[in-house]
Amino acid sequence: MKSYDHKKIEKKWQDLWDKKKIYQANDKSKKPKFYSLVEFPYPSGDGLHVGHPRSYVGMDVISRKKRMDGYNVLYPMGWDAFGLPTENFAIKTGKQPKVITKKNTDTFRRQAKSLGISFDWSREINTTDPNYYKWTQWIFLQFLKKGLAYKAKSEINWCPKDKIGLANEEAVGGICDRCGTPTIKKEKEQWMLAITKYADRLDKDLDLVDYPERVKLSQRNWIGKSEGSEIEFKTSINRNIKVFTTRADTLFGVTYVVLAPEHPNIGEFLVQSKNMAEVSQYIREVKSRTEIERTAEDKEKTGVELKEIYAINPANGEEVPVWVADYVLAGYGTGAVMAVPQHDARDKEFAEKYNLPIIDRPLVNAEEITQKVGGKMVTKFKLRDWVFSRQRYWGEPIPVINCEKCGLVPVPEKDLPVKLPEVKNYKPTDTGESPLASISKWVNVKCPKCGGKAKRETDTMPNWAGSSWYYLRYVDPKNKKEFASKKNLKYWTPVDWYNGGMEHTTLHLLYSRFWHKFLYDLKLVPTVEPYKKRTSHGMILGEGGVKMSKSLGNVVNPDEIVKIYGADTLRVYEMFMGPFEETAVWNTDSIIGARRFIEKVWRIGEKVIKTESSLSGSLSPRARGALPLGSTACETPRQENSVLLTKLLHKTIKKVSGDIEAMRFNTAISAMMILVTEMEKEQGLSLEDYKKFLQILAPFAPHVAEEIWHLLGDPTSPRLRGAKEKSINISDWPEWDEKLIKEDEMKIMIQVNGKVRGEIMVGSNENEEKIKKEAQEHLSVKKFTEGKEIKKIIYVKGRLVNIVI
RNA sequence: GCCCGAGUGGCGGAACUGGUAUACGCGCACGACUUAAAAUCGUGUCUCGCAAGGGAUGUGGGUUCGAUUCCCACCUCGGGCACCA
Repeated sequence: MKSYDHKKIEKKWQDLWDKKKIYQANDKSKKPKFYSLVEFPYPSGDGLHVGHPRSYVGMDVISRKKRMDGYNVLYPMGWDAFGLPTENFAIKTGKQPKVITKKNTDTFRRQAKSLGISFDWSREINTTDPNYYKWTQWIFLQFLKKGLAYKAKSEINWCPKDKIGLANEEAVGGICDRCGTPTIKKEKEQWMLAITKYADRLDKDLDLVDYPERVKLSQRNWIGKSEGSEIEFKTSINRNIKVFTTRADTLFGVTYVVLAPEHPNIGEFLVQSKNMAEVSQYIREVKSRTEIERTAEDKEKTGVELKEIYAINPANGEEVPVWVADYVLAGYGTGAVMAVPQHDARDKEFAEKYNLPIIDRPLVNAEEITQKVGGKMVTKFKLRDWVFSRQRYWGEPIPVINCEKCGLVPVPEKDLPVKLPEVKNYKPTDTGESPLASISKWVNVKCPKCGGKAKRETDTMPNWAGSSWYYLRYVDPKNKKEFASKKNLKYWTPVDWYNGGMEHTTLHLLYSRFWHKFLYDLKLVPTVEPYKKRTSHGMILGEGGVKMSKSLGNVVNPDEIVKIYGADTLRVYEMFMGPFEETAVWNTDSIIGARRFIEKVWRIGEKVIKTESSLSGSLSPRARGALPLGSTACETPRQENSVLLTKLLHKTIKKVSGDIEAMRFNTAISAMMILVTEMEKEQGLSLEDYKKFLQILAPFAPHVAEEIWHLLGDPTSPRLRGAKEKSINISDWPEWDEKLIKEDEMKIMIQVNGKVRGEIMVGSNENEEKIKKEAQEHLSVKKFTEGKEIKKIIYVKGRLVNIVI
C-alpha cells in the first residue's frame, strides 16, 4: 500500500463513480425515495468559491447516508444562468451571453466534480436552455390564462445606471441591488404576477412545513399579514375617505385624517381645497424625491393641510381636519389613515410639528365600534404584486404578442419556446426598452389570432422566474411534452430536504412556493408545498471575519485547496469548522487538522492490511465471510480488538448517525477523530470494526474511504482484491448494537453543596440507597461533610449524588 | 426604532431534556525518534495558589441542592425589516 496520494485516489474514483453511474437516481425504483436539493448556483465568471461547497457537501453527506440507508436518492444540480453579470460582461466584451454561460458552467461543473459531490449529473439543467425555458414560458402562459399575470402601468424603481426596472425587493431603501445607485420612480407598463392573491395561503401553509423558525418568521414578516378595520369617514365634499386601522379601539382619539400624496382620489380633494396651489406644489415635490430622500432615517415628516375640507369621525360626529402627508403610504391599506396622536408615535410626531390636537379618550372594543360605525374587519398584507418585467436581453422572453387589432395575445403553446435571438449589441436602450426591441426581424410578427401586424413583447422575465420551479424539472429533465410527467412528480415530490442560504429565504423561497401553489391549483403538481424541510447553511467569511470579495483579495478558490490538500480534506474541514447553520470564518491554517485526520485513517488502513495479509498467508484467499457462523474448524486466526474499542465504535456509529440527520457535522467528525485516535493505539484492530468505521466516514471523505475499502476487499466476497466489489458509498449503513453501548459500570459524580468532590464507579443496576451510602463514605467527600449536618441527598440517576449540608 | 440570532481559553468551537464547563481541532511549549530537519508519536496548555483550595461561560440580579443552559434588566456584535397605520 502506497502512501496517501489524494490526487490519484480522488481522480480515479470520481471517474469510476461516473462510469458506474452509482449516484444516478432511478425513476422506477421500488425503494423509498429521498429528494435532497441544494440551491443551484448562478455560474459567475469567478467560478466556485469555498462558500458553495459548504451547502453542497452538507447535503452530500446527507444524500450519501440516505443512499446507504437504502433510499433511492435524487440529488441533482443545475445552473440558474440568466442574469445581469453575464449580460454586463457581454456588453463589455461583445461575447455572446450563451458562450459566456457555457464557459462558466463548464468551470462550475468541473469544480463540483472535483469535490466528489454525488450529484446525479444525468439530470443537469440550465435555465437558459430553450428546452428548459420553454416551460418557464409555458407556466407564465398559465398565469396569464388565469388572470394572474397582468400588465399595469405602475411606478417602478428605475436604476438610471443599469437602465432597468427593479422589483421593490431589488431596490430596498431606494438603492439598486446590483450597483448601489439611488433609484428613481418611473411610470412604465409592467408585467405583474398577482402573488398577493396567494398571500394568505403563503402565510398559513407555513404551518405545514418543516422550516427553521427564523425562516418562517422572516417569510411571515415579509408577507406582513395584519388584521384590522376599514372605516369610512364622511367629508365636507361629496367623497368619503376610507381608512384602514388596526386600532379601531382608539377611534375616539382621532384628531385628523391623512391622505397619501398618491391617494387615488387626491385630485377631488385638491380641487376643492382652499389652498389648491400649495397642496399640488407639495405633491409635486414629494413625487420628485428619490426613495432614499423619502425614507431617510432622520427625515422629518412633512405634510400640508387641505384647507376648508374636513372629515367627520363616525364615532362621535366630530369634524377633524384633513391633511396630505408623505408618511402615509399609498400602497398599503387604503392609502389613508385616521391619526391618533395619543396612541401612535408617528401621528404624535406629526401632530406636534403642525400643532394638531392630541387628545386622550377612553378606549373601546375594536370590533364593536367597527360594526357600530358601519366599518368592517379586514385583513391586509404588506406583500405587493410581483413586478415581472425586465428591460433586458439575458432573460426568458415573455411569450406575448401585441396585435394592433386584438391587443395582447399569448403566444400559442405550440410555438414555444420563444427563443432569444442573437443580437449584436446587448446594451439596453435609454428609452428603457430591452435590446430585443431593436431587432425588427424578431419583433415584427403576425398576430396568431387574426394574422395581422403585430409585435412581440420585448420585456424579459426576472431572474427569479427560472428558479421558481427548477426542482420540478429535475424529476423529468428531458421531457418534451410536459414540464415533468405526472408519474415522476408523484414519485419524487415534494423535495424532502432543501438546503440553501438565508439570503434566499424571503424572495426565492416565497416565489417558488407561490408558483408551486398555483400549479397545485391547476392540478399539475401533487402537493401543496414544494419543500417539506428547509435548512440554511451559514456563510463562510474570509480570514478576519469579513465577507470574501474580489476587492479585498480574500477569496479562497477551492481548486487551490483541492490541489494541495485534496477534496476529502476540504470536505472534512468545511464540515468541521463550526455549526453548519452558523457563519464560519475561513482559516487556512486549520485545514491541516482535517488532513492529519485523513492521513491517520490511511495509516491505520495500512496496518490493518498488513496484519490481514500476514494472517491469511499468501496461498489461500480469505474466506472468512463464507464460513458458517460459529464454525471453529480450520478457521484462520482472526484479528480481534478490545471490547472497549468495539464499544467505542458502536457509540461512534450511533453518534455519527444522529449527528448527520441533525446536520451536526462538526460533532460527528469530532467523535470520529476520537475513535481514530483510539484505533491507532490499538494493537490488533479487527477488519470488521475498521470497515464499519470506514463506512461512517464515507459520506464525509468518500474517496479515501472507497480506496481503503477496496484495498481491504469485501468480507462477504472470497476475493481480497479486485474491481468487482461494491462501492462503499452504496453499502449498507452499519448498525450499532445498543447492548454494546450500554455500560455495565457508571461513573457517579459526588458533589457537596453542588461542588464536585469526588467520583465513584458503580454497577449500572446498583440501587439508589447503596450509591448514596457509598457516596457519603467516599474519603475526599467525608472531609467536607464531617461534623456537618446532612440536610438532604439528591441522586440523579446515572449521573451524580449531591450531598447538601 | 422593531424583529431574530449570538457572546465560553491565544483561535475555531463542545457540553443533546438544568447535572464533571473548556470535548475535538488549530496554535504554542517540552520530550521521543533523527547526524539534522520535516513528518510522526507522547506530555502539557482557562486563571490565582507551593499546596489545600478558590475564581471564571458579556455585565448585574433572580429561581434551584445544582445554571453556559431557565427568568428579569442591561451591554456588545452579527443578520433582517424599516413611516405597513
